[in-house]
Amino acid sequence: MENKYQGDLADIFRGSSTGATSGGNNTATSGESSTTVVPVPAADGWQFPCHPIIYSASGIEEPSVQDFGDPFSNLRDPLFHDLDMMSASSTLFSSTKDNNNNNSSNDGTSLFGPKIPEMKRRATTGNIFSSMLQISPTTKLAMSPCGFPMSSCSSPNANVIGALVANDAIISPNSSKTCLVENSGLQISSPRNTGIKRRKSQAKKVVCIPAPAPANSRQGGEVVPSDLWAWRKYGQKPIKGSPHPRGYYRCSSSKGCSARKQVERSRTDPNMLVITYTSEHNHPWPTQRNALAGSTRSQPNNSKLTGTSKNNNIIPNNSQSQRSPTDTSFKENESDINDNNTSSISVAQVNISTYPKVKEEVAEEDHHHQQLVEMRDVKFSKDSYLPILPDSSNQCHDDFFADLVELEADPLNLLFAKTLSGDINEVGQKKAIDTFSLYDWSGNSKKDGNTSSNNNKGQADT
DNA sequence: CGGGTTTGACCAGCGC
DNA sequence: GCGCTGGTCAAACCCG
Repeated sequence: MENKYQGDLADIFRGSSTGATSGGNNTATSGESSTTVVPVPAADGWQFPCHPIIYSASGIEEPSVQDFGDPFSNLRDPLFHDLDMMSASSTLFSSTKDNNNNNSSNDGTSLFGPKIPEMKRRATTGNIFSSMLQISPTTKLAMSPCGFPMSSCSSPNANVIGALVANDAIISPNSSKTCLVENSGLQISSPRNTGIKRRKSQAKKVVCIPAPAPANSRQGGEVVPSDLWAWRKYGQKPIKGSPHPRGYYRCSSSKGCSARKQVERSRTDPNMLVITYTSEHNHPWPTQRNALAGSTRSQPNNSKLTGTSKNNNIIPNNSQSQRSPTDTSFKENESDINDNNTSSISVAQVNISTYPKVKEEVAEEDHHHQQLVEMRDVKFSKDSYLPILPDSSNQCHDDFFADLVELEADPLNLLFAKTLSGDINEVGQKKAIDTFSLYDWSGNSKKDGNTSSNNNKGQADT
């Protein structure tokens, strides 16, 4: 079966990219690089906003087998398509007038390069988005006025959202400005890899997301949002200059998989998690996370982790009535929702100023190619952050997801199938809810509904 | 028992 | 060349 989704955060962000924040987007692009801020709920309850959906300039992309090994592969085509959204509302485009752009009046600062006109050409919405950014591994950072490294801020007046730096990635949910940042010499470890020097150029993708409240995280660690891969923690180190240790994870879905990720809290904003993906998965998505090796460990202290456990799923208050009784993926979480209704964080309560920024950093051996990778056309309603799929999506995935139907036990498949094949208007919200449940913050790659055992394990040295 | 996490040690890249 | 730093290993331990 073909599948293009890698299941990592990037995919999730790609799929969820929208946002809707009514407020307009917050995307900054400079030349070949860009950063995008994705609106999400507040840190305490943030969940991956929606399902992984691949869009391309021509609509939804067909997954391809070869993409299994390239988590970033599907970041390319959607570039212009996705930029449509952000151009509509982004003030960053102001300098590049476009026919369709009618709300990009701002301070006149534009961070976008020559591609913007094309990007804006199809601007039709004012919603939000996520994006990936390919960043040069050697580009030096400059410090932005807000204290963050920035090399791409074309102007101090750049209308961006605030930034927060962790590893070179910048996002700032709270700041009023965001600065484009390029990576200052990515150093990716490829340990004991005879062919590739450690900390040398290697594909790297940095995802910044709101983190659960520090109080909810395990000591010295992070409450890592689970994605569709199974990750095994293999190390943790304190990082100089950061009060928060960095956790090292590798993919445990497949023995030979070299995919890794690093998770740490931002040193500048503990409410943000910086997840750095390196290497690639060399295998398809696990059909069942539950079946993943070692992914079933439960979290004994789940009940204590009000804000970060599985109950931390963001369920819009008004969404439950919209769920379908036949929605199995919902049912899996229904009890939790009921039991924790009062503690569930309503999207409406979410501080929409909290945005994750997603960057993709790709280091190339001989040249540094920076480009905005993509933004998604999935839109969130202003009030609920629930995805509103573009019309083109309504008709495209029956075939693609037909194969998934066979995997009945896979809630993910159910989720996707339901999400992309049905009447979005009618079930869009409940599907989004299911997705929230799927990307369990506390799961840390654990089985759905479970939370990381780290939460009840203290860390002696941190 | 098989999978996870924890944590000290080891190793290599990088800057001086 | 040396020291610092970051990334990984691997033994010990935990958990279901």
